[in-house]
Amino acid sequence: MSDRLTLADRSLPIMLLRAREAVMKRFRPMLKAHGLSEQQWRVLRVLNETGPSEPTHLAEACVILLPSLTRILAHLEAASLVRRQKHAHDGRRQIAEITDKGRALIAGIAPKSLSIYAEIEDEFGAADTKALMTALRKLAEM
Amino acid sequence: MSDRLTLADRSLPIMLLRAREAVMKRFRPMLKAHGLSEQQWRVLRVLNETGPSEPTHLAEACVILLPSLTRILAHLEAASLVRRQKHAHDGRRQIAEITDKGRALIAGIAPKSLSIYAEIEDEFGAADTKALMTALRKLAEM
DNA sequence: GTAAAGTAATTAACACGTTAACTATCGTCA
DNA sequence: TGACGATAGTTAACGTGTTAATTACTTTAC
Repeated sequence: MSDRLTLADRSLPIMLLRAREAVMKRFRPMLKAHGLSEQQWRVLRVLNETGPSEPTHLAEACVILLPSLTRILAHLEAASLVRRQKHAHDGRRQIAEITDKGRALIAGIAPKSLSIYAEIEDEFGAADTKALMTALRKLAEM
Repeated sequence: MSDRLTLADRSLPIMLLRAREAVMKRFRPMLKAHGLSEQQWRVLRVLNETGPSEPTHLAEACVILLPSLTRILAHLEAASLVRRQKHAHDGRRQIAEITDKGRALIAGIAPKSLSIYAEIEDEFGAADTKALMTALRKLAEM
């Protein structure tokens, strides 16, 4: 029975990837219109929501490896969307913070972003979406 | 209530990413031991299972964009794991095929791969895994 | 039968993913 | 206090993701 399915249909990692693609496909046009990569968008949203953060924390929150985040923050800083300063009491650390320009950008995108997300939740079903999120959280914490 | 969760915990794309990371974390050591990237592994498995395929079909099956696949196939061919030949009746197309060496590599990895997958399915629960896969298929087809 | 539109694959350019090595700073403990 | 190990972040090297442009070939329509 499971033999009637292709490899992709039986593989959890591939299905997670495929599902993610289906979701992101809807957000990409919006991001492209604002010149943001998917990762830059994640970083800005987290900074906007949780306030000034250290890169290590940010990397964990955004599911981005630290070497990638180093480059992403450099790009965001060059675009004046993010500002970085050294930690007061620990010279190894730094603190990244969203700028007003960054905040304005996120604020401009937010309505469209929310409506796309609502559309997905509506099509997929509110209860099913909630159940899926719960399952994903459980899987992620294994 | 949803306000008590971080952005990552509310975002479907991020949770899909995080869940995928949790799963792949278990496969990575095995892949690294055999010198394969995650993507190369996907391509080899699909070729091994479905037989000779055209890149366009392969790209769809592996959830890899065609430009990436072009490079991946070049690497696999250089490692003698894959062989390519031109399509008989259409000069634009080509057909990629796994070699005996490629088959042997996949065969050597398969037992470990299956046991890792079984371990995940066992921890997560067989019924929950099945339900999750069904939800992911539905989401991917939206 | 040829020009135009379409299709399969590649190339190019830049951003990110991944691992390892490296730098700078901090904490600890003898 | 000063060598040692740990930690935060960066750099390096290479592979992949993503979009656009390009090449080679086929099909369609006139």
